Amino acid sequence: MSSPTDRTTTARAAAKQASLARILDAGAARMRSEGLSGAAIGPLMQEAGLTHGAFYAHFPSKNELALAAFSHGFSSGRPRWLGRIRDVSWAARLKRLAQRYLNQAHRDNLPESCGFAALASDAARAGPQFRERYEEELRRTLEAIRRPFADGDDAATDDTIALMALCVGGLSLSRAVASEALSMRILRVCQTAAATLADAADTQDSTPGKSK
Amino acid sequence: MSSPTDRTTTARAAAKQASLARILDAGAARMRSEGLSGAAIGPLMQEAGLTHGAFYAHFPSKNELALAAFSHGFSSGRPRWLGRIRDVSWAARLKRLAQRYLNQAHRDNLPESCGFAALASDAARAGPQFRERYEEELRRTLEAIRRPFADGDDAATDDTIALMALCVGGLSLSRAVASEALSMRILRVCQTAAATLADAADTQDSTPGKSK
DNA sequence: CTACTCGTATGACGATCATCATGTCAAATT
DNA sequence: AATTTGACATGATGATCGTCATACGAGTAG
Repeated sequence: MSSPTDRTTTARAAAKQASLARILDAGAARMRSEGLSGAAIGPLMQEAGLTHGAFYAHFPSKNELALAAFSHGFSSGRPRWLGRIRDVSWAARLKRLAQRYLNQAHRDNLPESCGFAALASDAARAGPQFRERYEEELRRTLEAIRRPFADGDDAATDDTIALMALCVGGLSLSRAVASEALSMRILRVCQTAAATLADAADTQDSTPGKSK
Repeated sequence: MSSPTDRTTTARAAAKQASLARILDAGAARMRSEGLSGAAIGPLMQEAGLTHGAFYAHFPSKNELALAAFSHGFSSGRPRWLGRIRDVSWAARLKRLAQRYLNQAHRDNLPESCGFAALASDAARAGPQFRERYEEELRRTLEAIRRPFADGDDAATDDTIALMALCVGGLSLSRAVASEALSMRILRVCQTAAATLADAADTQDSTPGKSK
């Protein structure tokens, strides 16, 4: 380590960073579509344009990749999901997020979909390290949804938790089912339920100042 | 193949049936706690008191076991979950089911827990065969919840779908998270949300109107 | 120009897996 | 009593996996 500042200036460091980015992209996508242990290092590195041996120049173990790729998926996906805030009320924001989440396009795009839903069962079976990372990203998402509308409001956080549970469960069920008809029905019904929860949250909110 | 009727009367057939039952029990439990492909045949058969080779006297492949064990888990678990009907109203029934589902005991008992939640991510990645089985069991559960209260009612089925999505999502999130505090909060919040949905369903069933 | 650094490629290791061929022995049939 | 059946055990096969030792080669520093 000659100088810590030129890490991004040298050609070699830039090449390694590009490789790392490809590994993270491939890892995040494959783990969401094939599971934490279902995504193997060999095919993953091949997708990244490298061979399996090069993996250990970037991560000491597969578990470390799982942690990094999971967070990487949210770092790149969260801004796309939340978008710029232009909703007029708290209830409207919750409804809009449910619409963005519970639809056919998101359901069918497993590699780029929400990691909370795609890796929920895997996280339940994973070690405490991964679950801590899962919780960290979940808390960040809850904050990102709630903060612009109700900073530090516990009731609004509860609203968001319920909405996310409904969305994660609805998306998971719609994916687990075989027939297109039932799958679409699940998505539609959960959207309606999300609207019901959002309206109920609006009337119950102890701090109604920010909404409307 | 002398007589097809005495298959259950002979000592050998009874022994095989007992072995099959142990394999199904072990398979259903291990697949819920370790995943569809995470549960290996070797350890599974050892838990059933047999060796790995004996497996193929009962199932032609591991996939066939997955189908049978998944259904087996519901055949033995559904009566325990639904219990005898003694609720006075549709909303009360939905709330009671949410209470039975969204609690610490169910969360921590992964091997005997609800297969919909434990295998949701796995089903999304599985082939159409397993997803068809998943859908079949889901439809049976929806029917078993709804039928005693609203036979053939589409609105009641929608209520049940939304409740199950909320329950599956809430339980999955509570398992995927590291800290006990957040996990319990998720369960509590989702119980409250389930009650909100149940009340909204009650007012919607008898009197049309409100929001959609 | 020389020596060193280090990301990557190659190949191998042991472990684990699903699957199957073969042997064995008790129960069932004749 | 003799024969057949079939559930189960044993062991092997080939595939796949994570991990690592080693070697190469381009970039960097002196």
